[in-house]
Amino acid sequence: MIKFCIKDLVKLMKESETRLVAHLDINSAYLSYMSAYHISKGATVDYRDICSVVGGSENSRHGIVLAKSKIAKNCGVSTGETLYQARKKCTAAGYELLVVPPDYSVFIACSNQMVEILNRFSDRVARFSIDECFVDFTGMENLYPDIVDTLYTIKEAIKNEVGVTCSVGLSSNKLLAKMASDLKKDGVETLFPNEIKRKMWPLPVQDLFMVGQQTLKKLNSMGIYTIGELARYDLDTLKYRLKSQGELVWKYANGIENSQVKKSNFSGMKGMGNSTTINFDIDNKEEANLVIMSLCETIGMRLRSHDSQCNLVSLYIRYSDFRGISRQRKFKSSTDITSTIANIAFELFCEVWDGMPVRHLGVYVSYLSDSSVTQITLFDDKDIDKKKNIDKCVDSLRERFGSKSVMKCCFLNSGVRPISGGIGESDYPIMTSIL
DNA sequence: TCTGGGGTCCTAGGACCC
DNA sequence: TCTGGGGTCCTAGGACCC
Repeated sequence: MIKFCIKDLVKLMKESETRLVAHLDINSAYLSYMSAYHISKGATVDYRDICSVVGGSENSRHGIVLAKSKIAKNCGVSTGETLYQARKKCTAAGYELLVVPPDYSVFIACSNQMVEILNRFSDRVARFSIDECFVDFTGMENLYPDIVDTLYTIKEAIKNEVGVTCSVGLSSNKLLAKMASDLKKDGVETLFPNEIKRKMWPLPVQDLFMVGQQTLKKLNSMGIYTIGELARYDLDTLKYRLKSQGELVWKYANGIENSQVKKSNFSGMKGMGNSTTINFDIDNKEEANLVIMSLCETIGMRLRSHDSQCNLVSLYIRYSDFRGISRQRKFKSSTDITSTIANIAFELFCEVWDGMPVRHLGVYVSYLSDSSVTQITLFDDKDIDKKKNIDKCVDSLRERFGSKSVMKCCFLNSGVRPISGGIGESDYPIMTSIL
């Protein structure tokens, strides 16, 4: 068994040594994006230089920290905590906290700009999230004899054109490149296999990609505190205690990972969802139905814009006490009809709702397939073509006159937005935890 | 004045069939 | 009537990422 693992390891390392992959990560992305944007509009203060965070509106119950400045970080502010807590920490440290509201269209525009710049240097660019990209430079040694120098050039271009700084990592696979970019803020750092022992193994194990809170607890209970300790731990024991996650993090700790830098596109998508924290707690089915419909409007439009249909609808409810439950339903024939998806989601709601106040609702569709082929079953309703035509008509009106041009009349004076969520951008970056 | 939103994958248990 | 095991599909929930 051990023999096999070492053999495997050596083989994988040899394979990976021939590749050259960079990872770019925008420094405090949301804050940098908003700052660059406001400066371009004439603002005189740079949010990055003061005690500030990007965060949602507390009145509409979206009050958490999405990104923080260096000073805010030094006050102890962390991403994901409430603005209330963040403000308290900053006040205690003698600062007044500035809260900048997020603008997702700005984030998307900046992210697209970064991808455009990278495309000038390589034809293999993969957006990993709204602020991270992988670039494959394998086989381009003649074009870029000094790759580190090239990466500094790219950094400079991003700074000049987007107005933000980034950290860059370089290695022979995506995992190591990503770990490398974490090593030096606003710099270019390498982490090749022969540097793992020196640069990565001394780091705390929670710094490893895919080691979250739960995994950290288990690893700590086994006496593992650094990435090096994990790398040298017995694989069979890890597999037994942490199942597949154990094998994954052990491989990562040893720098083993060999996925390709692929352009993320819609065809690879497994599902899509839309969820919202409602401004008020919902205590009746009628209002729940409105929110579900507004969520499904976006999902339906996204499905149709990608000529896709779904075969499973799931509904997620978060109660005001933060309990979460979900129900899902698979059906015989796939659909992209907004009202059909919304009806199923509402049925699920009625089946599972226990009458307690609801804070958050989410709808997620999956088992996606190409909508050019539709399987009709005996039990399909007769109005299928009519419904498809209505959706088509509404889509084209919204495309021409804006998303607010057409809405269902039940939303009038309801206090619920007729379309909820979604960025309305066809090139929406796909975010995932999978390399 | 408490705690966002959008993804992917894994696991365990139950139903059902042979 | 009772018992067993294997395979597949479905479902709910959990873990991770940004």
